[in-house]
Amino acid sequence: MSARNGQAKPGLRAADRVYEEIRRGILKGSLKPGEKITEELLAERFGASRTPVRSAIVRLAADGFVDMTPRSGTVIKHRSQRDIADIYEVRALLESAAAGLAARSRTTADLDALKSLQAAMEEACRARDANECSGSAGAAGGERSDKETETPIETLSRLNKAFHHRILDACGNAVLADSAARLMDIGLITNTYTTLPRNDFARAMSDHRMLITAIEAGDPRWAEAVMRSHVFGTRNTLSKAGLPQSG
Amino acid sequence: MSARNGQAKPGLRAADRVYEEIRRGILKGSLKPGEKITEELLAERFGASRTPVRSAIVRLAADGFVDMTPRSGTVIKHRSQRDIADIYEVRALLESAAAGLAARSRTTADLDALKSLQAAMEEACRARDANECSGSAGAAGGERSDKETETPIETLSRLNKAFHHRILDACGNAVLADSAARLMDIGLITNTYTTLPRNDFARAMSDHRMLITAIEAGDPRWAEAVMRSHVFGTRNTLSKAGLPQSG
DNA sequence: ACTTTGGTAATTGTATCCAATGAGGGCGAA
DNA sequence: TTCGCCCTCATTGGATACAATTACCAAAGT
Repeated sequence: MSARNGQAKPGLRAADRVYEEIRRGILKGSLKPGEKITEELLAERFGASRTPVRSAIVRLAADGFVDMTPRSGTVIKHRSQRDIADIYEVRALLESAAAGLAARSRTTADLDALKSLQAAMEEACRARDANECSGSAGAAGGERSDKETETPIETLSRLNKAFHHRILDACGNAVLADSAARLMDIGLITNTYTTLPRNDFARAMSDHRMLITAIEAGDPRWAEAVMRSHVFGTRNTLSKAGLPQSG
Repeated sequence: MSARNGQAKPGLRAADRVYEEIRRGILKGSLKPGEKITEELLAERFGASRTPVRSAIVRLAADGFVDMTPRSGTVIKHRSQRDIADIYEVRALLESAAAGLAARSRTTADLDALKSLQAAMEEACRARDANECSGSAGAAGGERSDKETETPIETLSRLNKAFHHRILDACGNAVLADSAARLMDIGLITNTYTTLPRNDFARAMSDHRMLITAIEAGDPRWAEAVMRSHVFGTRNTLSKAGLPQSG
């Protein structure tokens, strides 16, 4: 364990790095709900000692990603179908309010950013549709080494997250933005979008375009309604697709 | 998520004890916003080593009570007037939704608990009014040793928190309840209620009674409206009273 | 065959030691 | 006198050693 990963980024704490790694593992699905994680194993895997690993786990527990039982151990938190439904209910509440506020106080910078993100997402959608027939590997070479090349789906997920975050930031209420952001991350744990049919993406893109229009028009009620519809639509899409957990 | 409602378990860990102590210190005001806390000092004060103190601080940072800057130190988080206003905005949103849901799915146990809490609060209000003329000490003996005897104001604050928590629990959406609970705790950092005039307490009591009536009647719209009015009214009361921080 | 009990092993929680880094003060030069 | 640089030091971050507790397994008795 004294083998310090020489390439640890300077200025960054090991605890932060470990936190991000575990978090991404949970979001990506490589750490599955119910799975038990032991500190020593993680420490060995990440080339650190147990101390930063413990710190990371405490933070993850506070963020609601894992369950820490006092002297028994830590497991990846299991979310029931009911929990997921509840999360989307609250997301609809918070994000629709944020969209309404954003429609009131939007700037041209906000709109430019949203349009740019939306354009990138539509491009990623097209790339995804193109790859749909030719298999799941990346377009160029299909290299799937550890040196993470992003799949179109991953790009889409990242841009979608950025899009929603941008609206939250534009709403002007940091507390509202933070509460909703927390739920977005938690809700995305089980969602890989991988198996969703093309229609669902098309609907989401349509929602996004209308959202931009409503915000640009400065119409809070409209923006609220579109966002609420969008969030519930997403919930329905994912529940149709069948979440990979028992519930 | 992680906002544990009260302490479910005795928690034999030193880290838990330290966490609760610091948390109470912040809520109580003995640790003031902007104040720097050092691990060694806290460790000495609580009779533990730095390790559990560090763990507690990490949790507090994740909960939004302190700001941890990488190699500089930890300070009690400072909340601006704007932050407080934002918090109440989101509380109004979430708690009114919870009240509406609670009106739909209330049980007799919920109603009994609410009525009981409300009765206790009215009693505490009377006790507070009685003490108002005779000084600030407790009614019996006026012992103010370290063995915390609760003042009527503290009783009121605790019962009020329990009242709101009971409605959140009754709403049936654990995610909604948790999101709102987190904001309740954070918002209470600066609020000691100590200086509020009798009228404001009377208004709050009136709100609570009407809330119970609306929930008992099973009228979601009414319950929502009352709760929204109650939260905004509280915000206004506290902003009138003048929060003790610069803003 | 099932249950209960005791022991062992594994894992968590805490303490202490060492390294690294940012902060503040002192000294020197303009 | 004031600005700037360097040095020391206080404090955080990480590693490791140690203690305590729990979970699992096996063996024996009913």
